[in-house]
This record gives sequence, C-alpha cells and structure tokens, in this order.
Amino acid sequence: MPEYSSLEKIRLDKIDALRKEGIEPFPTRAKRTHTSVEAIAVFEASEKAAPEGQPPAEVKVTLAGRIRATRPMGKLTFAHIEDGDGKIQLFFRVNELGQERVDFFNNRFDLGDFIQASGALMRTRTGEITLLVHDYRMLAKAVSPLPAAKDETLEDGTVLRHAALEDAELRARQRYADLAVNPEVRITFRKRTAILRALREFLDGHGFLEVETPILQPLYGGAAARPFVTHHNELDQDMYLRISFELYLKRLLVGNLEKVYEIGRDFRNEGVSFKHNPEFTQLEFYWAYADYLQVMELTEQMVSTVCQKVTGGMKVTYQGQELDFTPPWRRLSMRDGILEASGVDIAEHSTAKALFKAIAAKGKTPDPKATRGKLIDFLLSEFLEPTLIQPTFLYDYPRDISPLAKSMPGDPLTVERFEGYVAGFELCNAFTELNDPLDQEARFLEMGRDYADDEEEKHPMDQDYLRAMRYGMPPCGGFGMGVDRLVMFLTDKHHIREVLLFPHLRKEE
RNA sequence: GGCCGACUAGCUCAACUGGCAGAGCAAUUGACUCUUAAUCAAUCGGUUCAGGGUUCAAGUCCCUGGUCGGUCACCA
Repeated sequence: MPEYSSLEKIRLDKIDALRKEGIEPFPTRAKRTHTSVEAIAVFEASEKAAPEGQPPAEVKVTLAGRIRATRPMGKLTFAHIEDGDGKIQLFFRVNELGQERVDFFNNRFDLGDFIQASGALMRTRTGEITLLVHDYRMLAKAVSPLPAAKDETLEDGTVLRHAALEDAELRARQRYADLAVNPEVRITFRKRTAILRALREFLDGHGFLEVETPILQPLYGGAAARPFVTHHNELDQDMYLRISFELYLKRLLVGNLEKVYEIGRDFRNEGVSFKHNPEFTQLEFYWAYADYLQVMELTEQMVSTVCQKVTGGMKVTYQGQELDFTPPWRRLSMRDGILEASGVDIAEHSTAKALFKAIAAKGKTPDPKATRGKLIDFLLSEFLEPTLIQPTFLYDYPRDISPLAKSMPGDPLTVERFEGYVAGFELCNAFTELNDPLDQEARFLEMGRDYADDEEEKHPMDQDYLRAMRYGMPPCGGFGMGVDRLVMFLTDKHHIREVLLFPHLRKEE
C-alpha cells in the first residue's frame, strides 16, 4: 500500500466523487479525430482556403491529451493539453457549456489528467489556435501530481521552463514522468529510434543481411569483458549473457552468408560510467572479401549518412565543440599518434620492458606487469585519446591485445585493426578478421597463458568456433560500434544514461 | 571500489560564523467572460535522505549507512 500524500488524497477523493456522480474516471474507450498538430494544420488550411475577409469554414475536431495547465477565470476556463505531438489550448465557456459544466471541469479535473474534448477550432484574441469546447469527458485520472514543469513563452519566443523535473536520479528512475514532463526528452528518444532505423537502412541498402544470434550463450567471447552468469534450470547448465556478437556472426560467414549484421544488446559485468552501462546496444557487421581499409570507408559513409539523415547535416555540436562527420575522416597510425601525443616511439621499444622504461621516463607509471600491448593501450588512453576530438581512425594495433584480428603482412607484432575516436572516446572498433584456424587456436592459447593469473580477463577457448573456422572462412572485415555512444554524439548528451530509456540504477530502497 | 560534493514541502530552490524551517509553483476556498508561469485575496502543506553522537540549542558540527552527481581506478 502506498503512502498517499495530501495532494494525492485530494485526487482520490475526486475519484470517489466522480464515481458517486455516475462518472467512470477510467473509461474503457476513447475517441479522437486529430492530434494537436493535425488539428492546428487543418485549421490553418481552412483559414487559407477562406475567401478574403470571410471567416474560415468551421472545423470540428475531437482531441485527447494530458492537461498541463489550467487558467480558470469564473465563467471561462483556459487549459492546455499535451499529446504525443504537441500542445493545444482548450477554451471552456459558459456560453457553450453552461456554468455547471465549466465548474465541473474546474472542480473535478487536475493537472495531469487525460481528457477528451470536442468542439470547433478558433483563434483567440491573442491569435492562438484553440479548441472551443462543446463537450468533454475524463479519459484517465492522475492520482499523483506530475513533477511539475511549467513553460513560460517569453516575448522573443524562447521558452522558459519553471520548476522543471531536473533531478538526474528521479528522471532516470521515473523515466515515464521525465518523458511526460520534459518534451525534449521525448525528442531525444525519437532521435534514437531514427538513428537505429537509419543504420539499418544503410546496411540493408549495402546488401547486408540482418540476423539474430543467441543472447544466452553456453560460452562467452569476442571481447575482453566479464560476463553476467545465469543458469538454465532444466538443463542444469550455467549460461552467459553475451558480451559480443562476433564469434556467432563470423560462424555465419563460414555458412556462406557473406554480409551480415546484428543490432542488439550486449551485457558486460563491469564498471558503470558516463559512457558505460551494463547493457548497451551494439552494432556489428561482417563483410566477406573486404579488409579493414574497406571497412573504414564504409564506416565513415555509414556514420555520416546517419548523421545527415537524423540531424540534417554532417556537423553537430557536442558539448560545446563542433564535430564534423564529413568523410574522409582523419587517419592516424597508432605509432604516429602516440609519438605526437607523448613523444614515445613505440616502434623503438619492441619489448614490454623497454616500453615501460620509456613511459616511466615521461613521468607516468603503468602497471609493471602489463604486456607490451597493454602498455601501448596505456599510452593511447593517457596521452592520445583526449586529443582525438574530430572523427579519427586510429589504425594498426598491437597483436597481443587483438586476439581475433589478422596480423599485418610482414609485421608479426601488429594487426590490421582500427578504432574510430570521436570527442575523446572510442566509438567503434574493427579489423581484418583472423580466418586461419590454426593461428586462431594459437592466439586463444596465448591469451590463456598471458592472462592465466588474471581470471577476469581469461579468454575462454571456443572449440566450436574453431571447428567452424576449419571448414574455411573467407577473408573478411568486421566492425563493432557502441550505438548508444553514436546517439550521444548526435543528440549532444554527455551521459549514456540520457540516451537510455531505462538505464541501470541501483536497487531502490 | 577510492576521493570530493549534493540530498530541505508534490516540483524548483532559500535559510550568515549552530539560535523560531521560508519563497514561487502545485493544492484548497473566494473574486474574475480572451487567458497563457493568468491575476488578486486567504488557507493548507515539513521525520530537513536514514540512524547515532556533540550541544542549553543541530537543516547547519562529528560518526555510520543510503542514493545521486563529479572524478580516479576497472573496462585487450
């Protein structure tokens, strides 16, 4: 049983009063002929069609929406309702309704209630298109007051929000209230959907087949991350929530599906931050007979096309700085990038020991047990990453942190891999895929050895994946992107929570 | 997980070095036939995140816990 506040008790009393009056506060059916936006458009068209100096033909509509403001003034009441499209004003007047029905609205309806209202559209003296109400009824009573937000439209047309729901926790925990009260939040999530649709359109248009692979897996892999573990009761078998799609999608290339992609949820049992949520939306595609350079080109085409479609241009403002997604993006080798940013030339230090000394000379202290690849990664995040603001492809990664990528011909320490960086953090990760089953098996063993004393990063050997690869896998390029991060860039949100409808939060006490 | 900060009415926020917990909106009542943060008058509304401590006196100081935010660590 909830503890009702004094405001809620008043509303509960109104529900009782309505029922006593024979009115159902939660009727089963509703009716509407137009949304607020449609109604306004129809009325404007009718005004345009009217001959010069003549009043427009009468436009009768039935609207439905949530009451967001009321202004009772005796024999008149003005109210604004909001629906999924926008807002429109209702005008209750004694002339049409009689005093009793005007009073009934004022006495029984509250902010947040859903109402259905029919009547004729008109313009008020101040020029606002308004529904002159001839009939109305309750569609759903709101027991709890919405966390109020009132908008004031200033003379220059800017909207000033008063008493908006701003508390980040409450907004995320009660996203329904956040959405109900903050229209720009609805816009963000509509944009998110538009981005997903645009990504699918792009890949479909390039001949990729969208597929679905298991989320519950007997073995996890394809990334270095701790998994969530669950259990199948009937089979008495532990299962993992996937940490990537990679190993399953590449099995499909063995099966002669040459271009596949999946957009779905990955789960990583790791820290939560402004760019990490335990479950996040990943896009991966695999492309037979392509290499990482072709993937690079397709990536900048895809992201810029999506940006164009969703925002109307190739440039966006992100946290006060302009990002330009126009291809081609800057290409920077790992060696050059790190040399520029830190002064350390990784090519001059071929062992972990030598590289560690070079880093120490710069006044930084990485983990002394780190492999050479991990040290390079340290240099990358410490010096280079923060400088990669405009979209940049950083390419040629150390082999020992890339167990699924193919080595550069003639350079055993380096693999054909790139990551796309934007605004100082990683957007995507791609490589020429390793398709040699013997090399792949050796890499798995290598990972197992290198990380043997670090259970968390141990890469499990996936025998079925190797079996698939032994049937022959075409040379291919593969790609993965955190879709939430792309949404962040295109909606100018600093925190991943702002682009997830229901982000991870700690249990509510 | 470490460090720093925040938490006060349904919402947004005040309250000096410890000294009677306040405002606007929302709500209730009344006035008002073109308002738009409607206005005007009156009224209601509090376990100051929770628990403990110091003190004549705690929203304020101390300790423990919670949640959120920032930051660092972790995240090949």
